[in-house]
Order: sequence, then C-alpha cells, then structure tokens
Amino acid sequence: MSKPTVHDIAKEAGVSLATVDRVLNARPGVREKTIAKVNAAVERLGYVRDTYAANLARQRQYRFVFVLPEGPSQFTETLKAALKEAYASQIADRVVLRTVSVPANDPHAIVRSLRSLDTDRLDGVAIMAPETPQVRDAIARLKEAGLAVVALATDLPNSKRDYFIGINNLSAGRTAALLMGRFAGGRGEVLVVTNSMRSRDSLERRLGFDEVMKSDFPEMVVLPSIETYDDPARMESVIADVVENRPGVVGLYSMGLGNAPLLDALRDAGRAGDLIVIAHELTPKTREALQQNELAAVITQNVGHLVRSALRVLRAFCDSQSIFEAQERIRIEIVLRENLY
Amino acid sequence: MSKPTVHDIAKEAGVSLATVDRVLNARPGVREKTIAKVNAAVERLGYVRDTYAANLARQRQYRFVFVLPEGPSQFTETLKAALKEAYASQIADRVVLRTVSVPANDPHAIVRSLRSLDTDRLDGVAIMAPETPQVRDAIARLKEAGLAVVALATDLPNSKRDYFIGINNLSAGRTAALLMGRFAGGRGEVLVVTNSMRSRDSLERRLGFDEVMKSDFPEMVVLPSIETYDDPARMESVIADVVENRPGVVGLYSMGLGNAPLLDALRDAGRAGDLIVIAHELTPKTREALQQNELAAVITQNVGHLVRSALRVLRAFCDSQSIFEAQERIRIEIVLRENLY
DNA sequence: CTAGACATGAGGTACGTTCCTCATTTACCT
DNA sequence: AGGTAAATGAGGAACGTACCTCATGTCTAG
Repeated sequence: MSKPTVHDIAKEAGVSLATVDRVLNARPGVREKTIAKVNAAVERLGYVRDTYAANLARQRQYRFVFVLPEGPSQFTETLKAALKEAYASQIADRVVLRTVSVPANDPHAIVRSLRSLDTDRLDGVAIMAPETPQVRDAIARLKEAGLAVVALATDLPNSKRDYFIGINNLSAGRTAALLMGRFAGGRGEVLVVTNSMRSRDSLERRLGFDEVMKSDFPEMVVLPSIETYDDPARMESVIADVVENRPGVVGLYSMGLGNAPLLDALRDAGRAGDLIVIAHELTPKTREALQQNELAAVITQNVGHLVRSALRVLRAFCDSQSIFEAQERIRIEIVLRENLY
Repeated sequence: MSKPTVHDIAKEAGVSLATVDRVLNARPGVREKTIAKVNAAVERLGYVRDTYAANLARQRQYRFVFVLPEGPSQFTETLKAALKEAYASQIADRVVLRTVSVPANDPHAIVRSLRSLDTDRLDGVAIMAPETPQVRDAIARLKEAGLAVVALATDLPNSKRDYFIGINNLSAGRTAALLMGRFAGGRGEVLVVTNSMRSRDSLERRLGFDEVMKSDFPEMVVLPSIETYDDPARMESVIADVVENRPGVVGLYSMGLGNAPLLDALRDAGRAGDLIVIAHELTPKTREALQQNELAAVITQNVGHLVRSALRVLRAFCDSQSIFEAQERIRIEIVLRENLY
C-alpha cells in the first residue's frame, strides 16, 4: 500500500539490493539486461526515490553565492527579501547561501568580487551584473574551477554561464507594445525612456517593442529612446518637453530602472493618469502608482520564482541532472490595478 | 563548520540526547529550567531541524483525495496533469494521492462520492464542486471525522472547509472589465456570456465586471449575461444574433467554461479577431486563439500553483501548522499573445 | 581448461531524527 | 529520613538511501 522502496525493487526484479543501487545511481558494472530488469521493476511498482532519505544519506551540501548589484534599488531589495524567504523554506534544504553586493556600474569591482570567490569552498554562483569582457573572463574562470554558474535576471549570453534565469526581454518588449497599442487604440506617438541603453535588457525590450508596433500598430509613431542616466533632473526635463512640445504623445514606455523619478516628474507636470504609462518591475512605488491610475500596466517577473528557480537550477547543475525547462521558465506577468494581488 | 545536529545541542546544553528530543518535540516531563537550557543551546548554535531526516524518521504519511468534476473539460484536464506533475516532485513527498471524478452537475452524485470516502484511511480532501446544502453537509461530516478540507478553484464559503485555494473571482471580473474598457477605448456595448449563471464563479465575475465598468467606463453598455448551458447550438445562435442585430457590440466577455464552442461560433460568423474577446483559463484552445488574435486576452490562474498550494495547505492543516498566506495566494494572470510563454 | 575480467550478492555502516524502554538520579512531601 | 513521583540519562532500533568491502558466480579469450 505504501510507497515502494529499493528493497521492493530488488525483490520484484529478482536481484540484490546492491545491484538496484548500482542501476539507480548509474554506477558501472551492470549488464544491459540487468539494468532493463531493474528499470522494469521500477516502472511496474511506480518507484520514486525518497529525496529526503537520499539527501540524508548522501550528506550533500550545496554552497552557493549570489552576486547582486548593491545600492538601494527597489528591485534588488525585493530580490534579497525573496532570497531570505526561500532560504527558510524546503527549497533551500542542504543549501548554504551567501550574498555578495557589487557596484553595478563598476565592471572592475565586479570582476574583483568574482575573482575573490574561493572556488574550493563553493559549488555554484548566481550572478546579476551587466556583461563585459572582464566579467566573461571571470565567469570562465569559475567554470574552469568546476562551479555551476547562472545568470540572474540579466543574461550573460556570451559568457560560459550554464543557464539564464529570467524573462525573455524581447517578449517583454513585445508584450509592452501590444498593451500600449491596444490601450491607445492604435494611434498616437509613444515616448520610450530608460535609464541607460547600454544595458542589454533595455536594448532587447526596445527591439521587441518596435517589432510589434510596426507589425500590429503601423499608424503609431515610436520616438527614439531617451536615456536619463539615473538623473531625476534629466527626467524632469524630458517630461516637461513632452508636455510642452509634443501634444501627439499618448503613451510612455519605461523600459529600465528608475520609475520613481519618472512618476514624480509626471505628477509635477500634471500628466499622471493622463498618459498611458507602462513600466517594468512591481515594487512598492509602481504598485502604488497602479492603484492611483498613474501607471496603466506594469510588466514584471515574480522575484520569488526567480530565486527559487535559481536555487533549483544550480542544484541540478551541481548534480549534473537535467532541468525541467517548463518549471524554470519565468513568466512575463502583466499587472493592472485590479490584479495587484 | 557544518550544520549542528541534536547531538551538538545535547553537548552544548550539557544534557542528554533524550532530553533534547523531549524539548524539541514538546514532549512532557522536562523542567522549565532544562527547557530553557536546551533552547539557549539551540539559539547559540543556530540549530535548525533537518526536515529530511525528521520526516524520514517520523514516517509521516499524508493521504489525500482530490475530488474533481468529471467530463472532458480542458480545465479539469490541465488540473489533472498538474496534479500528476506535482506528485512526481518534492512537494508531494510523503503524500499518497488519489483522484475521484464526480459529475459536476449532479449534487447527489457528488454527495454520494464524498460520503463514500473512507475517513479512517484519509488525512485530507481537496474539493472542486459547486456549493449545495448537501455538499455543505458532506463537508461537515468530513471535518467531524478530523480531516483537512480545502475548496479548490471554486470556493465553498458557507461550508466548514478549512481554506479556499483559488483566485478571487470578483477581482478577476474587475480585471476583465479594466482590460475590456481600455481595449475598447471606453465606448461601445459588451456582450457577456457564460455556460451557467448558477455557478458562483460566474456570479462573482459578473459583479466585479459591472463594478469597474460602471466606475471607470460609464459610457460603455454591458448587456445582460447570456447563458449557453454548454450547448454549442445555443452559442451559435447567440453569436449570430450579435452579428445581425447588434452592430454596437465591440466586446465579448466569456466568464465561464466552454470557450471552444464560442471560438468556433465566432469563426463561423466571421467575427473572430474583430470583436474584443476576453475569456478565462489558459488551455490549448485558448492558447491557440490568442496566437491567432481571436482572443484579446485570457485571464487565468496557474494550475501548477493551484495544486501545489493545495498540497501545502492540506499538509499544514494536518500538522496544525500555520499557513504562509502570501505564498498561497493564487495570482490572477493576464495572458496576451506575446506573453504566452 | 583455466586465468582473468566482469557481474552480482551479501552484509555492513552511516546520515539526523524520532520514539521507545529501562535504569538512575533528583526533588519534594510527610 | 524515607518514600514517591518527576526528571533525566543511556542506549538502541527504525526510517530509506548511499556507498563501501569482500566473496562468489559467470562468461570469455587464449
């Protein structure tokens, strides 16, 4: 009645416990025919390995480091909170976690941090950082040392990272465009702002945004991307310019970070709730703006999923197990005023 | 260096292993002073119980039954698939699962099924069924027998169920209205269809839909709900009527089940991709319709979350542990063509 | 036919916890 | 002080799996 164990498999297959163990753990020294017998028994009894017991016996420890951008970004804060939360749950069992903060805009500092990691006392690293040649080299070094490496939230596609955990930013941009186009009724001009176009995320989002705008809303005009370089004053002047000189602008797509200054500037200009504003990442600020109808929609990813997925994937790579892709795909979530949860 | 064990605690507190065990598991027969000593040691060493080992030793088994509506509903099918998937993962550890199908529209058959459950060999039940007085009574009986009972997807608010796992349908309706209003530009008539208004879900969605329509889009006209009683022919005639006699209709909100016949009828009438159609539940059919631009949006809940959450909550109630509400809240997801994942 | 390689069996220990029994110590009451 | 109840200690078995050693069985090449 209860779950079958390895002993049951041994009996069912007519072999010894040792052989069952050899087959289940892919150890050498078993004939094809015997392997088939054991697998058949597994199949027949519906055996599933008791991970509790297995991990206990294996005495496995996973030592991971999360390298995250420092500074008071709302996104990073929620990420750290999610990490703490995941650590307290069963997903982090047998995981020893450490977080390292690095200045996001200083490639050398990032590299220094990555190089200072003690690869002997580590099994995996999750990195959220912009891609530079130096970062690529540092990752190559980590991989050579045999660590599992995943890119978190921001991809590092040309590095040797094992996996990317995050949303497809092209799709995110396409989703934003579809919403913008439909909300605007397919007419008018759209302003696109970001803190920096040097970030891969912004580039990809812009690309996707343009694709859908062109194909689905050919009558709309998308203005060139404006960079604010995290400067609130610059943001103010951009918005002021729109108010005064651009009466045709009906929508605003904020691709990058820095939604707080944007919302402030809109309020100051008296255009909050009037323009169709679509932004990224659900934070306390954007949440409030949704409630106030100052944001039409927020496109976001579930940060809890992000870190849980990172942990699962790192573990899988450490054990050179395969990954259940469907479970690790991070969804592009659309949040409106009414589904703020 | 590695995690402290009960043995370390015993040494640190200067007591025996047996006493540590008594304290950790709140067994009687330990002086207050000794309890304090042990707890101090736990604190000092940062001991956390190894749940793997604990569950292994405890030999805990959770015997759950899922009572689901039978019949070839796409939603039920995906639910069952998700259940199977969850069963194979760590979330279902030490869980013995069984599924029971009941005819959704036969309250007596549902009650018969619920009554036939052997409460002695069961720890918890998840039920997806419309609420009737008889169902309420049957649930009361299950509770009296000491089982954990959760309502799945459809709430049973007046029964003695311990918890409801699913989305807030009022919010779902409100979300649909917000999308519909913004997509339609705040003008035009909206047709609302469902297979049956006898379902609480449809009632609540309609309520939420009307609320937002009235407050945010006062110029739009929402027509009375039309019931199709799962009859494709009736669906055809409803759509045909709109095409011929209702030129003012710009949008269609499908609140309930039966999206396949709806989409067929729209295609037949040549109105697919022309009307703004919003429906519920992501299934292969609605997924395809999104891709074809025949559906403007789908409002859905993640079925994987639904069952995982149900399993977690049932376990928590069995162990009379508290529930981490934030984790169990099922999100109202908005799916467009571009974030179909 | 036999050496040697390979396949399999038998049995043990370990992981961290739970839960049990039985013996011993301690504290308290009269 | 003696008796009794409560508190504590000591030790062991079990959970399901991993991993180890050593013995034995089986096949194949020369």
